[in-house]
Amino acid sequence: MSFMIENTLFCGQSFSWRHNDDSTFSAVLENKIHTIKEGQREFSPFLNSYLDNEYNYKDAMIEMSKIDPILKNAIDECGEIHILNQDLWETVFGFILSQNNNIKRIERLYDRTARTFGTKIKDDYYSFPRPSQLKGVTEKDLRELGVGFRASYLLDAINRADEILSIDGMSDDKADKILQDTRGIGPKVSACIRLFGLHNFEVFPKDVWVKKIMKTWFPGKDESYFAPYQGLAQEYLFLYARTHGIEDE
DNA sequence: CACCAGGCCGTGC
DNA sequence: GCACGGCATGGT
Repeated sequence: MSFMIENTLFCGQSFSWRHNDDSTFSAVLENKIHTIKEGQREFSPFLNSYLDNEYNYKDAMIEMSKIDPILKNAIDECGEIHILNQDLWETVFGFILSQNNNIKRIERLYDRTARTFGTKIKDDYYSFPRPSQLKGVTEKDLRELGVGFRASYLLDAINRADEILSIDGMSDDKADKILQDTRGIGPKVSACIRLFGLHNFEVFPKDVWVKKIMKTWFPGKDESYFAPYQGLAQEYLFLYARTHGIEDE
């Protein structure tokens, strides 16, 4: 089973990628435009690291398939999906935007943030702004992007950016505490940041979908059932449920 | 018109 | 500690 790039880039862990007309995918990462397509095997050193190609996902899929038959179904259907190595700051901002929101609108707000405060790379490709580029931004500026009540949360994250970015390398507990000290970051957003921004694989974000999944498909169980692959399991179940529905068997 | 979206905050008990 | 309503915006 080969690496499924589209499933990996568009399963809700990243808001940076767009579909192009020629069925390739593009994103601005580290001030450069990156374009890849399904089936591609050779990548730049940066993308190899970003796509987490060194980790043995095939073994993880085999081990996870032994844990539970429903999880095995999800893996068989979704194929090999990776947990990206994303920039921590971009993950923080993206998942603050995510609360009580839908993925289409999160992507649009994320893109609008880059166009408004980021650096133009070429044509309509903009890098996502670093915290230093957001210094001096007001709550009103943020509201004009359309982020709504999340504006004050984003402002707090911008003001605390140095401390937030210092969580890289800390224990998961300490990272969680510092993150949840930020306004607008609760248990779920913190979990997403630790899984997708810090690559802590044993974190299991519980959004409305995953809560429903656990209740209907895994009654009486919690995330420890999927150990030590909680994070990956969560991605599979999330993607599977969203493409497939939850109510059917 | 309602209700929902990768939730969190403040209040009240 | 848990339950509840409010919150900006856009889609169905």
